[in-house]
Amino acid sequence: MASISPKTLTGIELDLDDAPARDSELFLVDGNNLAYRAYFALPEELATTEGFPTNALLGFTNMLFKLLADYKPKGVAVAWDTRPVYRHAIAEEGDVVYKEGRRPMADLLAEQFPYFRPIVEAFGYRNLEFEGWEADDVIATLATRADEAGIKTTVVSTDRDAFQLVTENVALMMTPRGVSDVQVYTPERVEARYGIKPEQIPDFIGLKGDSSDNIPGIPGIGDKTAGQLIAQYGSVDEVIAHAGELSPARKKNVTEFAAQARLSKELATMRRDLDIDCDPSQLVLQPPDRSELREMFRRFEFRNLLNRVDELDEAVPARERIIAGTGVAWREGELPEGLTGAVGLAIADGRFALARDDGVVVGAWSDDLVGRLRDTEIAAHDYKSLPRLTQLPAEDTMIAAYLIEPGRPVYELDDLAAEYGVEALPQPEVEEETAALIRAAEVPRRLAGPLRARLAERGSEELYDRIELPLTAVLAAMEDAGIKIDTYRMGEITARLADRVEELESRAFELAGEEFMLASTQQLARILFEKLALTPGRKGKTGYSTDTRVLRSIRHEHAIVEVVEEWRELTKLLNTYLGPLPTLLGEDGRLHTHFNQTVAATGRLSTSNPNLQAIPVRTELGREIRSAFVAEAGHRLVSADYSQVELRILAHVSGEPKLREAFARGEDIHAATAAEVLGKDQARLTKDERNIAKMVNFGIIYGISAFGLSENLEIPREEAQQYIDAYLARFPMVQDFIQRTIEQAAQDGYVTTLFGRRRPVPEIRASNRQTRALGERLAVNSVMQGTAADIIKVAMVSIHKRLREEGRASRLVLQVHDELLVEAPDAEVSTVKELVREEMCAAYPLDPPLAVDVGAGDDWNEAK
DNA sequence: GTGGTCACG
DNA sequence: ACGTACGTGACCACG
Repeated sequence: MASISPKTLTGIELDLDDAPARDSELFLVDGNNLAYRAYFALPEELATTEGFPTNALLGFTNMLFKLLADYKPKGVAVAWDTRPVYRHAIAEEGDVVYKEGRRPMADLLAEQFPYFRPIVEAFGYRNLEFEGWEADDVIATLATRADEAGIKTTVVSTDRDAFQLVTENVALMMTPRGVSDVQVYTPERVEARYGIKPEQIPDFIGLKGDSSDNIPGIPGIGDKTAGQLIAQYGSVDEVIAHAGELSPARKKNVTEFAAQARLSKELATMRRDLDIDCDPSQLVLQPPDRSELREMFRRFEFRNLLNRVDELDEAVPARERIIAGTGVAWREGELPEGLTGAVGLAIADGRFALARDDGVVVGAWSDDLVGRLRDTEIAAHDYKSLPRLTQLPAEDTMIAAYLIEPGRPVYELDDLAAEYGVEALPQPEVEEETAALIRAAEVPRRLAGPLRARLAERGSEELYDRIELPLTAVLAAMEDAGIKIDTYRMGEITARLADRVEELESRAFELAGEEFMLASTQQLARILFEKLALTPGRKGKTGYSTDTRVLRSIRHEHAIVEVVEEWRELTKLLNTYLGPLPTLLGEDGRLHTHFNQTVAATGRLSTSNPNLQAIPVRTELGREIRSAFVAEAGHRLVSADYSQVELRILAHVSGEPKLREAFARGEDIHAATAAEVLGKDQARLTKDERNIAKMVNFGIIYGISAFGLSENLEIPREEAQQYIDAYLARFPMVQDFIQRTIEQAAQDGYVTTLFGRRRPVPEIRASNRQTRALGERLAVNSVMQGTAADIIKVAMVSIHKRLREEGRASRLVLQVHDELLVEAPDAEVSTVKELVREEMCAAYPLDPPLAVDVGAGDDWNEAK
């Protein structure tokens, strides 16, 4: 539905602000039109955690919300077509042509269609349906009646027919881009844009036609000519009558297609006289109970809207909200002695709030109160952020919410409370800080049950109770332990690198013939590809890429390239690690990284401030930095890492015997893969051949694509495809597994790990091919990456437990996805090495079995 | 705030 | 005719 740019007609930008809509008492919305508009304006991946698509519902709801919040009308009515929603499929067959319908309704929209009307009702708006009539005719009739009754009205539609409804009393609101910004037309604005009056719109369309409505018009007459002709002669009939005054070619067309033009005008004329029983002045909003709307927003996970429901009260005051159990009784007091049973707990700014059935107690917190909580089951939001307690959390609503919806950016307690309808308002009211503390204790107490119920429904309750909750305490202990840094060694390296970086900078400026910002990719690209005319590689959004691969490929062309490469490596290490690390040390001289348990959608942990999971290891210099991570005097670091854990998981879940046997024989898996695929003896493989197999193996884990493999191996895509085909032919059960996983994910909208961790993959149902392909890769990868994450978490919990039970001083200090680092007193090193290996291998009875490499040393580098 | 780059698995 | 390997966090320049 290409709209005409105002510029092309008038040469000036029309101001189509929404002021004319502001005094409207009534809004008449074309429901089908808005639903379609919303569907095509928003990405199809928008879906609930259950995988139910919501893009059209969200766009539609946003518009309805905006109408009420921004314009505060007395009434809103949404008109619907009464033909079956699948009529578009019929239209394809050709004998009947309906509005809008050129293709069948997309499946994802059809799924959402039953919910538009209930949403309208939840707002307190009216749905209008009159058997046998389409929405636009209903709207035309009601707009006409409203006009006659002097009711200020705004029609909401993107259908250009609707321009003819515009009068002094009736404005037209259009949504040219998506559904967010609006343009509002008055008679003057219609005239300014088209040069004609609203009532001449049918004549205008009669001449020019409207392809989106299957109205033919007259060939060769477009927007501009139609506007001029109607402005000059007034109507289709008058244009035909004066055809003789037109240019010969135009005259011929107008004469020849006169009948078609008259018919087109009729098609474009809305029916304004339907015999329907509806008085616009009766379409008044009733003061609604907003709980229905909240329920709807929760159901479709419209979090932003949910948080903004109160804004609607400014337009139409809601009936007083009486939600059972909302008010929370509370008092100031001491932390009770001899506490037992379940409590909600929050601690902040030196104060605690403790929530029980009989209300909340707020008081001053000090660490010596820990003992009083000893026998209680604690429900908290982000237990790890509390001062250290002695027991495991019984409930952690942040973790539970993460397991239900792992893709979410943050897990704000207030958001969850609103979504699950367990909002807690302290009675009587208090200042916000205290109220927040009370909510932070009471909401987890109330929220834990519903969250747990959902986890149980999904088969994720064991994951929660047996792995994630105990892990919370393990991670807390690891954060407290921290890792020792050899600051002298760090300082040495820093000084050396800083000198070298200065040298490299001068050298680079010399070779470039000018000074520039080496860190600016734009400036560097200008120097390399314009000034020095080196061979440019790939292009990004802002210009030529200067990444590692591009630099490597032009290394031989100019001496400056190697200088830049070394400068990049050094400044990266300097800026990211060597510089900031000393400032991040705790009072104990150790580095206490933060372990994030609710960030990675696959179930992995992440670390931050600093990100110890990205400490260098692949270059000599990186390993040097790693060697500054040391054990306390009299201790050693024990490093244990899973060997090829993701490929072993692949072998297990696919059941592929060739992979399982290769692992069982203890073979080098990349070499074994190469030998199998190439039909060669392992001993006779070249390095390249093994490397190709290694990259193919990575590719399988990532959800392989010929393009990705070809990029990585820097080979043609056809060749990459051949490797993939050969691999899948040799490992047919892997191929089956990939296919099964994708089909299951498309059906369910999510994938599940061996331990019941669920990841929604709404992308897999997108109609966009690229998005869908991404969904397929996510589905396959998440099974393996997620299961690997589950396994090492199990191992962490059991290692921590055993170290405690056996009374050892050794402690876990770091996790790096497939590696664990333990700091052990010298006397415990050999025992702990075996203990760690045992627990890591026993975490899950995989077939092939899990394998672990263990080492010990004075520093991290040596331990590996 | 975004994109480019690069550290890790 | 397109643009893609999976998952993170951190830094820098730039608008």
